[in-house]
Amino acid sequence: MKTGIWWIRRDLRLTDNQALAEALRQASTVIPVFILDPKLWSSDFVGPARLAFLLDGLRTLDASLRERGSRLIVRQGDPLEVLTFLCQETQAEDIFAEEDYSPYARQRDGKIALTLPLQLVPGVTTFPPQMLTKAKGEPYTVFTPFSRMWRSLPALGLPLPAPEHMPAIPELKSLEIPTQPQHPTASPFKAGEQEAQKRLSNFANSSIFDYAGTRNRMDLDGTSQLSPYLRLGMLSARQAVWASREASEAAETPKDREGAETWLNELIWREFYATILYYFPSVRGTAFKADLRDIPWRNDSAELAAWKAGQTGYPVVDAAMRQLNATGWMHNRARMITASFLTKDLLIDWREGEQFFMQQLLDGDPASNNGGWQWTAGTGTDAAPYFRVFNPILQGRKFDPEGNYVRLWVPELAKVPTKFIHAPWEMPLEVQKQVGCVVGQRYPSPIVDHAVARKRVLLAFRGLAW
DNA sequence: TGAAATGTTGGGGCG
DNA sequence: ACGCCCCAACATTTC
Repeated sequence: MKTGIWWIRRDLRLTDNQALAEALRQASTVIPVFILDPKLWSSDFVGPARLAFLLDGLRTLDASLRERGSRLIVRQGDPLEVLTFLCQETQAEDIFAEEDYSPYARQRDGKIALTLPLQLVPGVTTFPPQMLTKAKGEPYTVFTPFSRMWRSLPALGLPLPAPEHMPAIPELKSLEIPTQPQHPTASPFKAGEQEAQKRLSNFANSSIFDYAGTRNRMDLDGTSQLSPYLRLGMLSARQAVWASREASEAAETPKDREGAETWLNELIWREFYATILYYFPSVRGTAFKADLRDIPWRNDSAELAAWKAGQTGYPVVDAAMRQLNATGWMHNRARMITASFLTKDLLIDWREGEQFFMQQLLDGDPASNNGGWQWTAGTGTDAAPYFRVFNPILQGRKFDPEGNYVRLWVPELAKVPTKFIHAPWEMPLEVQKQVGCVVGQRYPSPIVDHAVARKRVLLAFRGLAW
């Protein structure tokens, strides 16, 4: 009669949970434990939105466990201390957890494994980073060959079903899951595994087939919006990959198939960045490209504040930042546009953007977020070249053609004619008055002139890059 | 998963 | 009819 601890970190689910399955295989009593680690959940990289999403997720998980005869034990503190105490308290002989590859997690788990019986099981990614290398164990640093290798790997195992029953657990103290003050705007993301599964099957049965054509349209719901669930493991990477495979097989037209394959490609980007962070943990603080470590950032604090608040005077940028602040999520195309604007137009260090996104995003993941920021800044692996500067006006016209995305998130521009929606300062003054939006009063004038800013950033990068 | 600058081509207006 | 110019449309180069 062995007792084991199922230590839950970013795997808030009962389906396809390899750590839970391993615990149930080896132990007759399995105690589900979540530890609120202040180093993670009270840090500068987490804001109230993701914390609230986590706490809601814990509540949902606890409810699912109770339906199966168990419950969730929540404790707070340093994981090593908490687990040491718990092992003594419960006589647990093993701790089972899903391996997390972020630098902090690896250091934490390494230390714990020195004194406690910690068994790590894969699951954050479909394949562990050690499998995702070149023949000689060298990591890939370019996406395309990485994805080719990824697609050539042996078939993934099938996702595991949730256990029908969980063993009862002994009387144990558990922290009452704190209630976060309500997030300012009702977040469209309901926490929990059930919601994630519902969204996944909806997506994989219909809009995945239009994904290739609509995924960049900020005014449409063309993306899966599953990232928050993947972030906390309310959905496993393997479940997502299987859904894309099944959709690809069910595809009736080349277009449908392309949609499913394009979405799978995005999942492979996630694995790529997880692997990059595993092999190059220094990217969390430093440019991957050594020759781009001395960019003369301007770091103007007023401009940074305007960017954060969605008050730059560029409608697409402002819509995106306000969407982020209100919902904890931002459309992927908008992430690229806002990141390009911060790093290129404002010449503000990508680390400022990385940190703000980590604070605000429900899906804020150290690997993907860092990868995305370094990609845009041009400092990362397989990154966009430094001279690739997004034009926020053209991007708006292309990917929000009617301006509906702007109108939704920047209501003061709601009545601006489509012709001017992405460059409202070009409206004749009479029109500005007519639509109740005088630029410089109700809505800010652009804080930089894009054409001027573009020349400035090219000058700043020149000489640094090759 | 860019955009601007520069180059080329060809149709049409016009003397 | 012919040559010249203009410029839109597209292609290529450059950042």
